[in-house]
Amino acid sequence: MANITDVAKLAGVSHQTVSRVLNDVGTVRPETRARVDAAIRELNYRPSAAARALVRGRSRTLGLIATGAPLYGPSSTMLAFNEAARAAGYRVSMASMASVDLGAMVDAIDVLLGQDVEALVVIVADVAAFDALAGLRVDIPLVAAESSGRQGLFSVSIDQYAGARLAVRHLVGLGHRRILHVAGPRGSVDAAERVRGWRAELDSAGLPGSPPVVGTWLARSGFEIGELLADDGSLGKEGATAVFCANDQMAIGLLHALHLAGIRVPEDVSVVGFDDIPEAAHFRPPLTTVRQDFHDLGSRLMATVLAALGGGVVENPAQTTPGLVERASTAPPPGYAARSVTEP
Amino acid sequence: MANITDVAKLAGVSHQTVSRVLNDVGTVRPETRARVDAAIRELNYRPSAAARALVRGRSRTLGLIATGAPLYGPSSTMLAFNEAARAAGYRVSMASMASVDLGAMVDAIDVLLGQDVEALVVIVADVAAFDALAGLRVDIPLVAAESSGRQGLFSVSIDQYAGARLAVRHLVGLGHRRILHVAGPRGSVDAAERVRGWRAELDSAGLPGSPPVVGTWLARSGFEIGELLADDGSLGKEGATAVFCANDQMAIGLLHALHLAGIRVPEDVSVVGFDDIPEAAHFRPPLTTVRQDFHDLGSRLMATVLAALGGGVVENPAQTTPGLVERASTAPPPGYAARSVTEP
DNA sequence: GACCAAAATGTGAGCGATCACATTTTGCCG
DNA sequence: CGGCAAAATGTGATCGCTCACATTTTGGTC
Repeated sequence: MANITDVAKLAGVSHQTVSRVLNDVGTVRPETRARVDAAIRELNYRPSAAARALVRGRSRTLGLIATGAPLYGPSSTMLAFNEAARAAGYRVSMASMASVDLGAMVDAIDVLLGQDVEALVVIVADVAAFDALAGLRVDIPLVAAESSGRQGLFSVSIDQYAGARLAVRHLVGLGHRRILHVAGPRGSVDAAERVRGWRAELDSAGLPGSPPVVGTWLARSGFEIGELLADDGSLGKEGATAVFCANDQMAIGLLHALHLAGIRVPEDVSVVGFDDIPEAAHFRPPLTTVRQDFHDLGSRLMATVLAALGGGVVENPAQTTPGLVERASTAPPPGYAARSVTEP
Repeated sequence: MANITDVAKLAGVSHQTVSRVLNDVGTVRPETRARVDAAIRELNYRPSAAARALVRGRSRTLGLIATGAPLYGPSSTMLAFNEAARAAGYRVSMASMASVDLGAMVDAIDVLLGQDVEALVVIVADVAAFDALAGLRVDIPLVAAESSGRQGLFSVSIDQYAGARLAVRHLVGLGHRRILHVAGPRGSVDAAERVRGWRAELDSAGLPGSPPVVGTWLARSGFEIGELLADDGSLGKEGATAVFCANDQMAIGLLHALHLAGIRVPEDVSVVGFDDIPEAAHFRPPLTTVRQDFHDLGSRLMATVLAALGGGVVENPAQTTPGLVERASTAPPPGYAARSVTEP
């Protein structure tokens, strides 16, 4: 590989002049610059990022921590963030892991930290991630896509709590009075926020709650929970008339189980999801859900990284509110329309 | 940030001894090692990756190029590859982009190349990626997840062609004689392979082909194509009795459209997907599809990178064959069972 | 206890860039 | 055409580490 001296020699200038051309600083006569450019092209020269990072003391690299299965939300956020980072002149070094246990997390963060990353970005907020980070002495900014408002952490989020309230309020507005929740896994900050929002909305409507059923985010788990609920009579007559699922994947699993159990959606039971994955509009029935703008989240993550790096004040938390998308999976509970007419 | 000299000073040894401890080479007395370790911990010292890369001449970093929407297959492969890379002691620098135009691709590759990556890994094989790479003088190994057998490129793949034949053979075996194909977008190497497999299987069964309908991989596009096909009479009586979709997402869109058009699946039309995303088992009806092991693909990508880097001979192409997963979306064509009984 | 190989540790150069500063050229003016 | 500031270019140190090699300790033997 050619280095800056080779280029300088070929162009008949000093290495410093080459550096000036590379970084576009100082004054270089046009014809000199042309000679240097030609030499660069001829040698297929690229400045060494390592040497630059060493002397500049900054790597222009960000560490991205992603956990769990390849779900739509995290993946979208990751891609959007990556693009935003590149646009801002930063590289992104990724550390993903299937499991979210503390050991794997510590390892992954260690690798990133050993890489001179200037900031760490956590995409899937899991308490294990924060535990791991708390155990390490990290002296670079930490930016997370989460909404619980932790200490010493820049966070950017879509308001999961508000989104959950929106979903439940929609069901309440339709007349549902017993609304179950299929939650995301323990440890997930977002899942916890959605549970909190569901509870809060039930409370404010004076409706009874019951413990959320915990799932894994995956369709299979929604299916199994659906079988269970249909089987033990929690749903349908005498049971709940609506289910708020913490994500769309679990909702499709639930829909499947309800169909097999002969429970009609939305006639017997209404179902609401969360995320609005691209497939949600094509579920049977099309799923009412809470839309999150993951692309925007990714961009805002990067903006926050820049602000944190710049040492500027970052308005925290920077949150946006998701919106409800009404589709065919929700309707008034059985017999409700009649009742609302007879007693206005 | 502390450097190696600070550690040496605190431990009362030379910087070289610290280096020996860090890299676990040479001989260091246990008590000396302990003093050094203590100093490292006290100063929260981490060796500078930049300095190491500079002096060693290798960055231990791989460049990952991912394009397009956050689909299940690419995301899974990416995560699996990332984990495998970290396990092998490599870091992964990611460059993703929403669009696959040549300009964006060239930019992205340029950024990675400027980062001393030791190899380039292309996850979503798109011709634009290869065009961009061809235009650049890249002198590091190039590993792609694709199966077309290009020159000067290490490739690892799941045999898309074989998978497509499997899907179509299944339909043919059920008795279908007119089988449409909803293909992935132009430019996608995998999509092209699936088209090729579909054609080949039709040919070998002596069945008539028709041009594939081109989609975008997304559910919405499957839905629109489904509306079109249902509307123009391509499906159902007098039309085709089966559709092979190039991925599961388009299949769910298609199922939705067929349902709205009053076409029953599998009674009137059979549908086969590709990928076996976790939701496919919970479509209505559950989708017959071709399962790909993306986790394995990711691991094999990394194995190939290591082989390429080691200069060793890499058996090329390293392919695995996907498997068919039969579910309720496929059945014999209308009236077929009767016919097969009357004329055995 | 002198000797000596093996073990342990130290010294200085150099990776490839940037930075701070020194030096040479250039162009303009009187 | 000499003088002189501005423009253009060059020189050497430095970032933090590893490498090659030099030097000092150590422990066992006669």
